[in-house]
Amino acid sequence: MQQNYTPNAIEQQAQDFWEEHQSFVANADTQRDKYYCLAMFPYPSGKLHMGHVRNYTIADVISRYQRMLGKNVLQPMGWDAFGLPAENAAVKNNTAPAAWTDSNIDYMREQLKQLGFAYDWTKELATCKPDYYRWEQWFFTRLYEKGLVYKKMAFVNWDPVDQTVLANEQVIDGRGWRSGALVERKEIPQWFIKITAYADQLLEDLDKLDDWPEQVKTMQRNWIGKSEGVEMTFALETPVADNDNNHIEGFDVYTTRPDTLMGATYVSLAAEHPISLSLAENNPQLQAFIEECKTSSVAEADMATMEKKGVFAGINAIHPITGETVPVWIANYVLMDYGSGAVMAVPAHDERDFAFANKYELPIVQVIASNDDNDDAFDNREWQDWYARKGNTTTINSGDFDGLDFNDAFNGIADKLVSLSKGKKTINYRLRDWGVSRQRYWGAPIPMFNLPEGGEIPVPADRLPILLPEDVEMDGVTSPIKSDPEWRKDQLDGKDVIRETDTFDTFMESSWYYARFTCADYDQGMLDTDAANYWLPVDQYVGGIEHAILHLLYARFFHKLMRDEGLINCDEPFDKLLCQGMVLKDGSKMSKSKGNTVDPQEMIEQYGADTVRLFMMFAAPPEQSLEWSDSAVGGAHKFLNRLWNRVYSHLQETNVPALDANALTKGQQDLRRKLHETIAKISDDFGRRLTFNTAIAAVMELLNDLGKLQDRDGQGLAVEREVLEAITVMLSPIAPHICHQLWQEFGHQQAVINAPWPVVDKQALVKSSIELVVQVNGKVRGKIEVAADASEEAILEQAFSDSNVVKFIEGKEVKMRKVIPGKLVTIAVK
RNA sequence: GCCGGAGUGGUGAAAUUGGUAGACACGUCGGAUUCAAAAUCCGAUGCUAGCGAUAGCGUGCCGGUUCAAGUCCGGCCUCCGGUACCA
Repeated sequence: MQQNYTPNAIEQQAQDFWEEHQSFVANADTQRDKYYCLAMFPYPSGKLHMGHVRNYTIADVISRYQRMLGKNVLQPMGWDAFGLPAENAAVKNNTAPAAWTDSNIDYMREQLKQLGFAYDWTKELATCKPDYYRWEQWFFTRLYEKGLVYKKMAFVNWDPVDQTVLANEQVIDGRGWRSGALVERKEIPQWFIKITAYADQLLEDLDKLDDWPEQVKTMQRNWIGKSEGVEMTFALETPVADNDNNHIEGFDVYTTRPDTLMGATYVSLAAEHPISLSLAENNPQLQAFIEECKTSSVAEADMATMEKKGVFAGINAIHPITGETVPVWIANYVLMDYGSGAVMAVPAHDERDFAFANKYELPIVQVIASNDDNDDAFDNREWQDWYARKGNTTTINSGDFDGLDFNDAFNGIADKLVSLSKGKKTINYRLRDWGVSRQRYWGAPIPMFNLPEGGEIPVPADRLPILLPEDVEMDGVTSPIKSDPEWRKDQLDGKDVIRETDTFDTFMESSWYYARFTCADYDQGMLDTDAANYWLPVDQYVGGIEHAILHLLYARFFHKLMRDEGLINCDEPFDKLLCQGMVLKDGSKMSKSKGNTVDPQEMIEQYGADTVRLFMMFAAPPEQSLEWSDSAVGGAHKFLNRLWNRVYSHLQETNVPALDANALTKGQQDLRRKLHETIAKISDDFGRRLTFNTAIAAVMELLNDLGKLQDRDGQGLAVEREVLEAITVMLSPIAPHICHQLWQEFGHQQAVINAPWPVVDKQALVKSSIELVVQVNGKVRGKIEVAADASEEAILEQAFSDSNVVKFIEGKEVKMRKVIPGKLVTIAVK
């Protein structure tokens, strides 16, 4: 064995070994338990960043651990290759997105290989390749045929100077990022997939996901936002005529709080509501306001925080129960996309309505009161602090509905509306259908033909894929397939048709890649059902918490769509989910757009991959965000050096006897107990807790204890060998290269990746005495050493005779004494 | 705005089911080794008082439950993520 630890040479040798032996190629084998471990695949932005290293190391540790438990492990890797940054980079570097993306993939693939991840590279895929996106196009046409796809008008951010659609990210303080022009909302036709048809399934199946973080399930539940309420109609006092000269008699509103209906003192309509548009035709002031409402980005955060404004529409509506008139307002915070584009306003019990009512001097009527006389929220505070609440309240000022609690008021008013034929109970979702149209180039073309006589049909299966041309020039504004007048021209059955020039949202590709990995080369269909059903669901999915809602919800949705297409037979794609925290630098997410990334390459070169992996796992538990610091990496390297040196000096000993557990000194027994406690802890940390930082700390403690071993002769060396070999195996998922080498140095024929996981020797764990803490009034006042099988009386007697404990109980009345077995003795005095 | 998190020494963190707050590291200080340095090894290290034993204080802030609270409950503050076209 060489005396010095030389990471670069060792890592190359280990990687060559795995490559040569195809160690991580996984084949379906129904005789073996499978384990599919997946990390969210990267966007090929150029280089790996620390977030990638963290993500992929976590998944690799889990994969390698499960392999050592004997599972048939699949861990694939691929590229989420379509997306906006490639277009920007192509313009900047005067290249094409395809060429830029391919070269990034080549570079990043090498980086991943340098980090020694146990990937099955035979299953690599890139979503920008036709053999991937052709199946996505096919699947979309299938969804169309099933009625799950439709086209409708929807808003986008429009840059009026560049005459282009902008992503939310490209809108900065309400202005286009290049032109600086005020962004407008513009309505254009777009394709949608009916995720709302699966809202209930997506909600209910969350309950099956026992191994998902509670916070992610909560976020998804809230996002889906199922609510029970009432839909009702407000009639207009005077009907208005729409563009086609049809009379509009009224409008619908939805509320989850019908119990407050008697406090509705005005109603608000969206600027784009047909009534608003109709009234604006003869009202220049209204027209101007509607125009003003268009100058805002479509991002929800912008809409929700902008100043709430409105104008009186000049007409009244009729309250559906009282028959009284209420003024109709046009307000910028009511959105036509959501619900019916109209809301009732109850200013006494809604903060936003209250602010609006105050601003425009609209009436405020309190209709619920607290039953609790001491409840200052209702009785002592100002109006604006009166929030609607559902418990322990009584309706007031509500005519026939006075004196009711929430449920009775809800039902009473709902029933009344039904009897008047003016409303009904309804279930509503916050979730909206998934708009998949993008007016960009670098994405999968939407496989639809527009017909000259109007309407459209899906591209027939035998005409797929619709290829995206890769050799293009980007002007930075318009998609090359939109600016090329020829690309869109096509024929179907001898008739001219026009191809759709929009491309898919890139969330489409990332919604099913995990399934395609099971059969990446399959060319007879979207999925090879046998392979997919063997490997799915993914046993462990690992990725950033920033994907908690969108990506994970779309992937769950796609999974159910594929199930209903007969491609797979399980209900959910990801059995266990680990959401890693973000790697932050200077307090915010490391990202290319913020320019605060740290390139791991330099560290790999300086210290080797094992050090980088060890440091990332040691720095913080996986689910916590991690503030990057350049220091402390050296500490991880120092530890690997120490381990190497310890093994080296051990292997200089020529006479290491076989272990005889019955012939150990006290010190040797103590070390051996520590070893087996450590095996138990690390197995739990790797298998259940997924806390790699504490597993590493336990290995460090063990190595520290080994260094303190006094009786190093004879059986001492046997224990030392047992400890060092166990450390080598247990550390191998985290630092696989050095452990691969050390395992060979111990003289094993098999590689460490094929070594079995160490087993706890229960005999080694037995202790003769234990230390207990003695608390007086909750404060630690002493420590006592007692026999492991000591009786409660004996323990108490010893506790009461501890000299420091005596100082705190002398002359005082003992109110309580208690032994918490194995932990402490607690005494309360007065 | 709304939804979901986080906040513990100089720093990263640990405390798994309400039971010894600060394991394991980084850094700093002291020592050994060395001609010297690097590397390595050993020791100390929450704050305050004390030679020490020990005591008081201490987990973002205010309050509560409990023999016992970083952990549970109520109310705040700050920061982070998401907010449907960044991925």
